[in-house]
Amino acid sequence: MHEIVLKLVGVCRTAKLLTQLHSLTIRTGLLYDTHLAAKLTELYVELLPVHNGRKLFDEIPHPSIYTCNRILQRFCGNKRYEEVLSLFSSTFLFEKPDHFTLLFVLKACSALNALNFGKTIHGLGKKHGNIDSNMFLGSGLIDMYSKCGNMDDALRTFEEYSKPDIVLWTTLVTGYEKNFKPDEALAVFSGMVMTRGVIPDPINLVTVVSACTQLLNLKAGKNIHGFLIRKGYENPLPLFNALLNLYTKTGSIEYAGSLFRIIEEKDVISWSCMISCCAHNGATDRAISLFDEMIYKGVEPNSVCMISALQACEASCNIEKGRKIHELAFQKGLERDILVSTALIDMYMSCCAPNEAIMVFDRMLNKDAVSWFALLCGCVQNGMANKSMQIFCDMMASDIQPDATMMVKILGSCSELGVLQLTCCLHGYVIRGGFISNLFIGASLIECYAKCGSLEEAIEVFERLTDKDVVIWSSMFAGYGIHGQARESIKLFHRMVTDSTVRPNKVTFLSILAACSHAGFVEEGIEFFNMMLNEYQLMPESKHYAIIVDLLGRTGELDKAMCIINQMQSQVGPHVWGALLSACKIHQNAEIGEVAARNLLRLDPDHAGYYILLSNVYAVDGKWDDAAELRSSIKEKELKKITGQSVVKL
DNA sequence: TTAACGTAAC
Repeated sequence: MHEIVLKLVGVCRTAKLLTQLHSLTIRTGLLYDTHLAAKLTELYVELLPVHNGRKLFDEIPHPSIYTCNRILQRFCGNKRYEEVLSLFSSTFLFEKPDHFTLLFVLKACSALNALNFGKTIHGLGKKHGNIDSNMFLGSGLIDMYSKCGNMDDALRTFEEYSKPDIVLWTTLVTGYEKNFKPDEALAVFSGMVMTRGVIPDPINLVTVVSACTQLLNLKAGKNIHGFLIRKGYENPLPLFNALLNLYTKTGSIEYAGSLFRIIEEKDVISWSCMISCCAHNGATDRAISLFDEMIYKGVEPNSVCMISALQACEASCNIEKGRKIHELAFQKGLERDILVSTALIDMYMSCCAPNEAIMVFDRMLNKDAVSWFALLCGCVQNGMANKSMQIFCDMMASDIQPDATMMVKILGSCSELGVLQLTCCLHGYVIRGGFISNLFIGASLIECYAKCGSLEEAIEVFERLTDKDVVIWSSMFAGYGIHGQARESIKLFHRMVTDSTVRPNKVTFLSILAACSHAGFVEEGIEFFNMMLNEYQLMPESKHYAIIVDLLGRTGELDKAMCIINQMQSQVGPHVWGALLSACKIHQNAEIGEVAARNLLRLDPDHAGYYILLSNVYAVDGKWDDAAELRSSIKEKELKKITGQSVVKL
């Protein structure tokens, strides 16, 4: 009977048969056989991951260490780490564990981040035997310390071994790499090769290449590439993939391409890396054709691969292909992956199809902060300020806490909407969320209040901020500028220069110049422009010139404005010519006006506003024929002037 | 019975 049951247990592969065998052993009293009970327990752990194999294990009268180890090993394999620790604690309280036992328990400690438990195991190992001679235990210990973020103890453990093997070295290098200490990882590796003369193997090099990738150290990676070619390792696919990843992250599309070509048996990771490399380095069409080629060759795409292909569609605004990949992801059941869905949202949003993005979002079963952020940013990007505000509220209602970046985005939408109450509300969130001293958010709040019409609130936010940086000061200058208070803006500028160590930058001067322009402070504006050039040695950009031209234009100094434009070292942008053209209209100078208009139309031939400005110049100068001709060419081109709008809710 | 490695979203 015993023999038969044991044989049946040996071939048992279903949970149903297992429970039948179990009751049989109970009825016949065979469960008291240690060997049989151990076999049954192992089967329980293997076949019924949710079943508590412990219960049966506890019924075994005298389990051997071997049986215990087998159970621990199976628990580890099923990621039931807490049960590993609990089984160990109850069984080995008085028993002496062997090296195998400790190894499985260490694995559980690593996974559970149980540093103190791990330290106890370390002590136990030392007490019970000579762990120094056991490399397996050594790598387990180093791995445990590394995964718990304790590299000091990892190194100390490593140093207890006088002749570490390649695995031990790799474990230490990996520890540094995984703890974001790539410099140390490379230092250990170099010590291993140069001082100790250990020859690296492909697995070791994978970690080293990962460290190079963290450092974006292309040169070291290329050396490893050369080394492995000289060595002629067999099938180092993971290493090839790691190198591909390095080339991808460093934007070395040429190296990636030539490596990719020589990989004989590419797996989905190799394809994903190459697709991602092309998608992020301007070769979007190639990325998409690589994806098609991969599908054609029968390689099963995973979510990572889908995401890379979707990014290629996003970068090239290829919505048609994006939709096809969406369909494929749906068929493969990959749309359920939160990362794929988020990539789909990004893709549709970048392709100006916010409604399709919203549909993807609505279908998502689980939404995390990133997916909400993608949706919110996309709506902002597509000019849907109202919708983005609604999304923000829905997100808060779903108990997702916004982070600082998200707050900056939503404040941007809010300032576009110009609704003061909303700004006050968001200000409340900023305070409750503990973001009040965040300078990025502070600058957004100042801008937001200023644009919503409440300069007082903007000033209050400004004054409360300690450690104001140049952005905060500049935001406040701009705030005054929006409200036409150039005098205050200038006063504040002098306060910044005298009371703080903050040095103005180009944006600072842009804000000040805009304030001067808005209030018609011609002399002061020109003074600041000169200060920027001479005192701070900042090279003005096209935007600064546009304001200066505008200011000179107001006083009718068109020749001087023209002269400044001719001396510009940076490229003359449309705003500069636009400012000149407006001035020409006011001062009825068709000659310079025409120069400005021709340049404008050269830069942006489809801008209806420029045609209208030019026709106005002709009209005030009495050149009615020219004006009429221009107006009809606008009609021919079917250009429409977009009417300017600005809203402030009171 | 036992140890080390690779890809993705903001």
